[in-house]
Amino acid sequence: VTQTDPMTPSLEQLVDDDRITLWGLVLEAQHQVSAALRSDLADGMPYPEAWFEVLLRLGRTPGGSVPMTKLARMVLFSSGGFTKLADRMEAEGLLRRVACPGDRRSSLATLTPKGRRALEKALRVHVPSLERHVASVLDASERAQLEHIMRKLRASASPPGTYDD
Amino acid sequence: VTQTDPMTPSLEQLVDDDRITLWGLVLEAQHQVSAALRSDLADGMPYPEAWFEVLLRLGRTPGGSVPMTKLARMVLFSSGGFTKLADRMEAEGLLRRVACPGDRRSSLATLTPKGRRALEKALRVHVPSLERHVASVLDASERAQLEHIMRKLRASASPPGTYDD
DNA sequence: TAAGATTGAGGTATCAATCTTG
DNA sequence: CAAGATTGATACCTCAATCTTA
Repeated sequence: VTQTDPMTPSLEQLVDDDRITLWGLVLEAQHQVSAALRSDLADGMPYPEAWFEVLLRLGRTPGGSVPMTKLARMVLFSSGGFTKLADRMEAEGLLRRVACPGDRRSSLATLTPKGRRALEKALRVHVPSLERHVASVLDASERAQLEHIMRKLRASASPPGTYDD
Repeated sequence: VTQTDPMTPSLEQLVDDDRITLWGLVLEAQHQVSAALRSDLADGMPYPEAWFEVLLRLGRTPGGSVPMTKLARMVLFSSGGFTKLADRMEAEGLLRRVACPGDRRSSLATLTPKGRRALEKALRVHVPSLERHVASVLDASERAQLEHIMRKLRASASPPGTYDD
């Protein structure tokens, strides 16, 4: 007999787990596609990728205004990190902080006309890029499967009420 | 008539594109699941998440040795960034640089016994964590779909020969 | 007391330039 | 000259502490 407990998996058994392979695949695919999208986007926007995410979130909000902390969560940033990101974007004239009418603690990040134009220009590059690197790679059925799977994973890992859509 | 060319989509039309929604969902799901996995893993490993990825890649390689630059690509790092990451992990005794027999330019990152033990301990936490946050959230069919979709996306966005498995 | 927002400190990834070897 | 690896400069994100207002 060996020293190994037959019920305790060895390192070799642990590392070859299908669940590790699956999640690694998700990380690699996301990273490679993001790199391709970022490379394309550089042609339509002279700003970092994170700035585009902020512009996009503001553009998808009816009034073009979102409270700082809420916007930070939407673009997957810490509160403190987003303050500095907003500083840089405000210095560039892409957004403005506007006092929140109902709550004097809060300020609303608001898209400026220049920010709107930058977003529009970026989207005219980014949407075809998404088509090329994501949508056209999958058929309609696979796209529907992907959306369904990602909704389940996101819902399972997020506190309730984190996402609206 | 308006000034808008009917063939040119407006900003409002561009931002509501299904492809943007779909990719945003992928990013959010990946981020939320990663946060949950990282939180769990902290109980089994006193090191940053990136260190675990390195240990895992080495553990999945038969000899436990991989050339620095190749390993950098495997864990989605730049070459320069990985040099410093390896410095920190080597200082902690988790890996060793070993001269490459056939090529004196190259050095092989090699798992030490301490690194092996750290990986094993981390995996005993991480595999159940993956089961909880990924595998058990999906049924067998969805897991197969996810693997298939991610392989297609990864292959489409990567230069040929980037991945073996 | 809690929530929104900001600041400074600390850590670390990327990039470009450089050195060495094939 | 190309490839593997390293270094210094730069950028910027996270975290904890702090300030203001609800």
